[in-house]
Amino acid sequence: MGRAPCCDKTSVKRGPWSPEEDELLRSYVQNHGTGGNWIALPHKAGLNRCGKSCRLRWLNYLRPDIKHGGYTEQEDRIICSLYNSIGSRWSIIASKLPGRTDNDVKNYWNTKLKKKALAMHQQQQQQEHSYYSQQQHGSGGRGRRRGAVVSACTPPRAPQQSQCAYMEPSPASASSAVTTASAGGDAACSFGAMYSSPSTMQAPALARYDYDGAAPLPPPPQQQQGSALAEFSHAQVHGAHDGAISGGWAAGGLALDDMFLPELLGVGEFPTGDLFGTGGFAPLLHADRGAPSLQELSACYFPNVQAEMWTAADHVKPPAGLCHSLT
DNA sequence: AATAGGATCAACCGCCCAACG
DNA sequence: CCGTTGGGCGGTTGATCCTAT
Repeated sequence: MGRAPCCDKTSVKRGPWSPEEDELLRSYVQNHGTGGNWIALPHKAGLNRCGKSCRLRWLNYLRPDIKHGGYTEQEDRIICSLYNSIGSRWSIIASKLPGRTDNDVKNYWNTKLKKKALAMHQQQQQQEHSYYSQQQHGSGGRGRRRGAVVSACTPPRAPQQSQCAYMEPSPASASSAVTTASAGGDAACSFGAMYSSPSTMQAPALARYDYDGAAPLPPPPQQQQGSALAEFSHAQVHGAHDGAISGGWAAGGLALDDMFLPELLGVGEFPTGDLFGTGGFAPLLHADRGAPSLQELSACYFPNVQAEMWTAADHVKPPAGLCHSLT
């Protein structure tokens, strides 16, 4: 037996709201609040509408602080970065954008941003393909794929993983497991990476990891113009033995530029400003001691989830001063 | 001017989950 | 512990607008 519907759909009005209905709902909520009961609200407000419909109308349209359209570049970045990290959890994404609703963000992604991202992804793939095939021919073509681009979000290992979100959150983190950003996933990955930080907007590729341990290739010419940030070789990723921790960030390809995960996981925030500039990762990545491993970085930002991400033997403590300099 | 096809977005649907009795 | 209820969420639909032919 299914659930009883929240209201009798045959007797309530459906479809677009009239200005009169809007006014009734607006004035009632402003004067009385929702009373914590949307189901009873329409009757009290004199509306012949389903309670859920009233709630939706208020939240998505009538609320006083709602913004419609006119998305800024900054908002695009936030949406793409978060979609890249957590998938289509629009309510969470919208909560990071004041005045935006989940419905609005969802529509914006589905109708505009996804296409934009897809186009960028294809363009990026073309560039990568032409660059690396050139390199292979030039160097004798050892035939081993290497220098996978993190921002392309398709890891060379862990084929069983989803295309975009590779990380299982800790129980203390977001309410449910991070799910695949399937449709448009690659696009989101690409776009998320490309929009990862203000300093790299003109120069897409952020970091490359080299999983076969060979010396990484230099970045393509176009990328050299920008902040070529870090090249994580296999050796630097402790414990990333051929997908042994494929569910973890390193093998799975967590985008380092994800500036929102810490906050979502409730363990604080990344430093504000340019993550890859002087205030961000850059000094660490180029410090004398060598680049910190992903695991070391994670130990700073995700101390509580480390145990779940790596095997006990791999558990590392961050180098002295690293966490402090990050936070 | 008429029409078709695409784009946009408000609204609905159905499911999940927490609260409560 | 279990069933019921309402709130919240993401996916989908359909009406309307826009643009190209």
